[in-house]
Amino acid sequence: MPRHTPARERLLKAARELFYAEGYGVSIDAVTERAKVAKPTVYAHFKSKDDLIGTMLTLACDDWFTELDAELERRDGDPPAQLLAPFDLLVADLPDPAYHGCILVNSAAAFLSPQHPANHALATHHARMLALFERLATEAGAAQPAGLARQLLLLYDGVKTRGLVDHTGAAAHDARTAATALLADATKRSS
Amino acid sequence: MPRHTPARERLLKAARELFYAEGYGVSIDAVTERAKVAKPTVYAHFKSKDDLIGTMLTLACDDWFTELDAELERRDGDPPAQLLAPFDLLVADLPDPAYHGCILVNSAAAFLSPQHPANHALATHHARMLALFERLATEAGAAQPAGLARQLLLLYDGVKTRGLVDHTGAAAHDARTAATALLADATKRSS
DNA sequence: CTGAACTAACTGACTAGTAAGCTTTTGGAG
DNA sequence: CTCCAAAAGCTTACTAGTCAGTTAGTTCAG
Repeated sequence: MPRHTPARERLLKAARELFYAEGYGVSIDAVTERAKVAKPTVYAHFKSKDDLIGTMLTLACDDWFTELDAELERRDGDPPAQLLAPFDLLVADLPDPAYHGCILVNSAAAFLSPQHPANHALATHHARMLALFERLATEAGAAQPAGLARQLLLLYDGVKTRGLVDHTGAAAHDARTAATALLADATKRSS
Repeated sequence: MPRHTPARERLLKAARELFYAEGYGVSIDAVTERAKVAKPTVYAHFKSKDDLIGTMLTLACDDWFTELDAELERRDGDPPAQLLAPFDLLVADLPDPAYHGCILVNSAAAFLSPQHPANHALATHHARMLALFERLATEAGAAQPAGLARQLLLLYDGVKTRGLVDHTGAAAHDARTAATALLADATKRSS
């Protein structure tokens, strides 16, 4: 099973675009057509459709953290601003009319079986976001960084759900406001 | 198209149970088998599978508000406690191992086309929850009830997403804690 | 007798995944 | 620079199953 080839990259890109835009009912044939790849090539690179989806989701998660890390770098030395970085990225994403929620959340909602790779991908994403929020909350001086992190994760997920039906981008602003208030509350009680 | 018959009720109940437990890939044949209803009867009552799903989602939303209204009644005269009622209901629901998120959110994530009834159902649910939160926030003395309502809605949606992968029920407690903090913050600035 | 539901079979389209054989690309050895 | 073999990908066709939705004729109760 080849690991890094142009066809594989094109498949993952097409899968991500199609599944994100039209949902997980999209057929493998549609993906191969978009990727300009022959169908047997799919099964030379991936064990199954679910395997392709799982791999694609892992990459999508990695891409998000690459983007987020770059933003954190820009706010180096300012932990409170860093805590808001994920919400600022969402503020930028949501107004796009092509925004259809989070590809990771949508996949977990579409594949309810706990064994499906989509559930593992979302659980991993949550764990990584929680760890990041907790580290930044500690650096920002929160009294209970773990608790604040879990609250921020709720806002983070909530934005993506409301982004499914509310295309004004207002949800991301609301989350930013709420995150600011929760952080202020957590640091106030800390001093 | 008959409107209220036993077969119709059984179909809606079976559809709700199956689509919630196994996702929207479940076939009409599986639904008819569970409902003990013949397949042509489905199309005597509903225009299509999507129509059945849309009708079922509307009923699910109504059922939630029936349950919620009863809880609000029990807390009559205590607006701050009433604001927390939705979160308390979620606290009770999430630890169930059969909890697989919110049937409305899951449907909207599975059917991304804006024309699909699932999107309309979720938008309606959000509008109703927002209106309720705003009324209770006003009665609880929040400075900006509309803003607080939108923040609480984010927590409400966030819980359901985290409930997809985290089966401990902790998410609902976190949301309750965050909602309490946001409410305190909003009423403090009001006085 | 009317309407609701039933049985059973069917259409037509779509689906994931596989098989067999041919063509292109690529990278190292002479 | 050239040649060659292996890897990667292609085309075409196929299996075997599933699915939404329909048709026609039957049963049964009020």
